[in-house]
Amino acid sequence: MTGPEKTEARKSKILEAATKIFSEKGFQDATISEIAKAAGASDAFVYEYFSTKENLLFSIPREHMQKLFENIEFHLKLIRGAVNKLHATLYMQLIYYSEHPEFTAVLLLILKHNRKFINTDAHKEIRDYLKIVDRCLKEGVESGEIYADIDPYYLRATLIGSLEHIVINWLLRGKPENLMDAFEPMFEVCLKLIQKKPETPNCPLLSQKNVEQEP
Amino acid sequence: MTGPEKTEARKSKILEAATKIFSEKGFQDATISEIAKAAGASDAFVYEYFSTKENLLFSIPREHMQKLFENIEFHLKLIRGAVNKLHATLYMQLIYYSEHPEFTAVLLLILKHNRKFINTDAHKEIRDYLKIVDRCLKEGVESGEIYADIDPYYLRATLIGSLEHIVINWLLRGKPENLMDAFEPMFEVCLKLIQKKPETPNCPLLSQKNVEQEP
DNA sequence: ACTAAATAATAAATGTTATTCAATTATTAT
DNA sequence: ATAATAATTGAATAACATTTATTATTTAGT
Repeated sequence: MTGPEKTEARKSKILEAATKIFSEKGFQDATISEIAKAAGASDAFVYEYFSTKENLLFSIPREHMQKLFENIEFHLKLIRGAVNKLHATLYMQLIYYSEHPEFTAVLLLILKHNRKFINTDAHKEIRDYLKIVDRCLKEGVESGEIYADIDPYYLRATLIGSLEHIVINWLLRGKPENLMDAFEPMFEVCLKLIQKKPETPNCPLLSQKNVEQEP
Repeated sequence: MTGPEKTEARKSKILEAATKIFSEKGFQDATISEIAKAAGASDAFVYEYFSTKENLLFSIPREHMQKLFENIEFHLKLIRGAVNKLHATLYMQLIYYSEHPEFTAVLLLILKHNRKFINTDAHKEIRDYLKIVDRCLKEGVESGEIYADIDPYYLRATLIGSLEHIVINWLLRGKPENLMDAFEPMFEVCLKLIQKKPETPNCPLLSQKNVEQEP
């Protein structure tokens, strides 16, 4: 392994060690010494690549999100229908989470609620992912597959909010069962929410708001 | 103000200062000195009431959650119908969040994703609140108001997940609009999700699963 | 192959901040 | 008023992120 390659490998190794230790102990209780040791480097060497402990934390998602993003974009080209695309997108997201639980813990338990991180370049990849969901919803509304009478912002909030809530609970409970078991029931709930019933001319209640709610 | 009263008042003052400063800077960047100064006390005095900085953080929600819990329990006695009760419960939660944005930031941005906090006594009050939601859902399923064919866990995950997602986004975007503006559209989405359509004997599609999804 | 420059790597030094402790002031009870 | 107790704090300690100065290693020119 030559110079720059070795360097890249070492950098990756630090990022991996950081992911593992941050996910286990949280940002607070993880120390640079511990991470450096796990990566086989000295404390000071960590600072060659990452200006601060926080910058090290913020550097974790980039590569993951890019990989997930590209993977989803590739598969979506092969899928017809907005609801099917949405299904595939959320499924791939959940698969990725379930296969990378340490990264997921860092992302959902530490980063996603961090104001500083949100205003970082590194957060761009996460917004790119959300744009895919928005695109699917838009396509579905235009094609008539998905309800048009709800602000798409609330649709997306419900989809992403439910999914992340379930993943976060899974993480906090110590990942007892296979995360993928939750996917179909959850997506079924979401379908109820977003998907128009097929046209039924003799049954007008189906295609309009029809439920009165006493005040 | 006599001894023990003064003490309680000072303790509250520290908690308030901590809430404010934690919500502004995050746990990381807030210092005990800063909190002590804001509360008009010395650094060492903070440790009279709170054993560690983390314990101070964990002590913030108790009183808030108790107040919210009692308030909801009181009002629910006056309301008939599971969906109405759910509406009122989520509404009161959102009102509380919107009226106590600093506490809400501490709760939703710092505490809710903290493994140590989850295993703390202080977290009990939060579980009590969730039990109210569960009770409403159960009542609704039993009375036929709410779909019985979905695991209630996913219903609750969707309700709470959506609501918190919206509140977290509101916090992270700097609380630009009135949070309550989001409530009715959000609850409408949730109703689509949970509420059975009224019985329509001549329209069997309404009361059963009827949507085929191509594979 | 040899050396100068550049780069990689680290040990030790520094500064900040949570936490503890010993000392001081205020309050209460007798 | 005085002893006893509680409240309060300034100063000491320790852990840890970050910097600096120094040493080892690689690279490129001859």
